[in-house]
Amino acid sequence: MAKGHDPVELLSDAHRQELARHATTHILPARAIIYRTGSTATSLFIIGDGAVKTFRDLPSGRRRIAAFFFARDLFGLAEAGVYVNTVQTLIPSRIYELEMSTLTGVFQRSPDIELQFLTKACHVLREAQHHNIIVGRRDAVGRLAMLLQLLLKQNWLATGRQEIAIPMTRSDMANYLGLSLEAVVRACRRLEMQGIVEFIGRHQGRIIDRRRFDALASNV
Amino acid sequence: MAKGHDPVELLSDAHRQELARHATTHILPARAIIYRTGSTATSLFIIGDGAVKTFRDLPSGRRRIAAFFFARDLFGLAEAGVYVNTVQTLIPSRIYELEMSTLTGVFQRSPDIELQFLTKACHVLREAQHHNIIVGRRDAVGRLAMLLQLLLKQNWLATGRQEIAIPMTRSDMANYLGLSLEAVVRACRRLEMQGIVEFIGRHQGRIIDRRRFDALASNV
DNA sequence: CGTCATTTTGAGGTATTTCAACGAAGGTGG
DNA sequence: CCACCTTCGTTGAAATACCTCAAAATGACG
Repeated sequence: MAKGHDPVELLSDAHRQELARHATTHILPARAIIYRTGSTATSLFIIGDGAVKTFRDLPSGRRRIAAFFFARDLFGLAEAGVYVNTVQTLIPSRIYELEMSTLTGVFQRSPDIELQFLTKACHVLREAQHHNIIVGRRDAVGRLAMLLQLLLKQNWLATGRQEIAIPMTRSDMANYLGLSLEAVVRACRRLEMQGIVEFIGRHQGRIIDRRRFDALASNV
Repeated sequence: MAKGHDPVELLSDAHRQELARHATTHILPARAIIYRTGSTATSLFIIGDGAVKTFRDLPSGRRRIAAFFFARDLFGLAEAGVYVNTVQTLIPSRIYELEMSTLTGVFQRSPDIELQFLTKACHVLREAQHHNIIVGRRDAVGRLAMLLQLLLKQNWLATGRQEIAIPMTRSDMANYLGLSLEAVVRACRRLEMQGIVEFIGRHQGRIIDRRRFDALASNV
C-alpha cells in the first residue's frame, strides 16, 4: 500500500496566526493562473480552500501535470529564483500568499516555523515520489485507481468515504497519469463495467466494490 | 531543455565546518545498505564522495528507484518519523551522518543553515519532478538519453565532458526509468547503432554525436 | 438556445513487455 | 591462482496494451 499520504497539518494554530498577519488572501475563480513558468519566484502560497494543478508544457506540445494540490497544501517552493511550473486553479479557491521577503524575517525570529516548512517540503517530495510510482505502472486502470484513491483522501471528511469528488477534467487526469485522454476514458469505462466504481457525471465518482478497488490500487 | 539541474552547492564553507563538527563519517564499500524502508528516521546524510540509490520494493516484486544521489547530495529527509525508501551505495562512498537531535540544535542557533537545507530539499523535489518527466516519455531511447544526460552532469569536471560514468547496473537503470531490463539494453544498442553514444564496457559511455544526443534528450 | 470545448467510441499501428535461452562477468572458496 | 557459481547482461520472437487518427455525442457557457 502507498503510505505517507495522511493529511498533514502544515502549521500549529499559533504559527498559523503568526503567518496570517503577513499573508495576502486571494479569492480566485476556476481556471485562474496564479503564476507561470519562468516568472520570478517572490512568494509561497498556501491553499485555504479549493484545488490547483501545477504543470509544465513540454516542447513537444504535451503537458505534464506535476501535482494536484488541495486545502492546506503549500506550493511555490519547488523553485530557485524562478518558478518552474505554472499553477492554475481547478475550482474557485482561496489562496494565501506569503512573500519571501517577509517570510525570511519570520524564519529568523522563529526557526521552528521554518522547520514546519521543511517538513512540509518533505511531504510534497513524498507526493512526487508517489506520483512516480503511479506513472511507473503499465496498466491504465491501475493508474486511474491510484489517482482516484488520492482524490478519495481529500474528501474523506467532506463527503462520504465512498464518494469521490473529481475537480479536474479527463484531460487533466491524463496529463497527470501520463496517459492519453482516450486511455483515461476507457479506464473509467472498465472500472464501471467491472462494477468497481460508478461515475455520476464527469466530476463525481462512487466506490461500489471497495475490496477490489483497494486491490487494484495496491497492486503496484 | 530540462533546466534546474545545475550542480548546487549545498552549504557555504563556513556552514560546512559548523556541520562537520557534528557529523559522523562513514566509509562504505559498494552495495552497503545505509538504511531500510520502515526503520525509524534518526539522521540526515550528505554524500562526500560516491553514489547511492534510493528505492522501494513494491508488493508486485518490482523495484522502483526513486533517485540516484551523488557527491554533495543530501538524503534522508523524504520521510516523517520513518524512512520510506531504502538507500544503498552503488560504489564505495564516504557518507556524513547528521543526527536529527543535534541538527535541531544547529537550526536553532543559525536559521540560515536551516534555510540551506530547505533550499536543498526544493532541489531534491525538482529532481523528482524531472524524474516524472523522464518516466512520462513513451520512447525508451529518449528516456535513456535523459538518464545519461543526468549522469553526464555528474562527471562534468571529473572526466571529459563527453565521458559518461555509469556507476549502476542495467537493472538499476531499468528500475529508475520504468522500463524492463531488456528495453534498456535495446535502447543502448540503438544509441550505438545510430552513432550517438558509444559504450565501453557496461559502466562507461561516450557521446559521439552531441547534437543528436541533446536533441533526443530534449525531445520530450 | 446556439456555439464550442470536452468527452466518448471505434479501428489500426507500434512500441514495449513478457518469456525463454544463452553468454558474460564478478565474487568466493578451494 | 584457478575453478566454480551466482548474478547480470544479451538476443530473439510473440503478445499485450496503449497511442494515434477520425468522427460523433455530450455537456458547458454565454
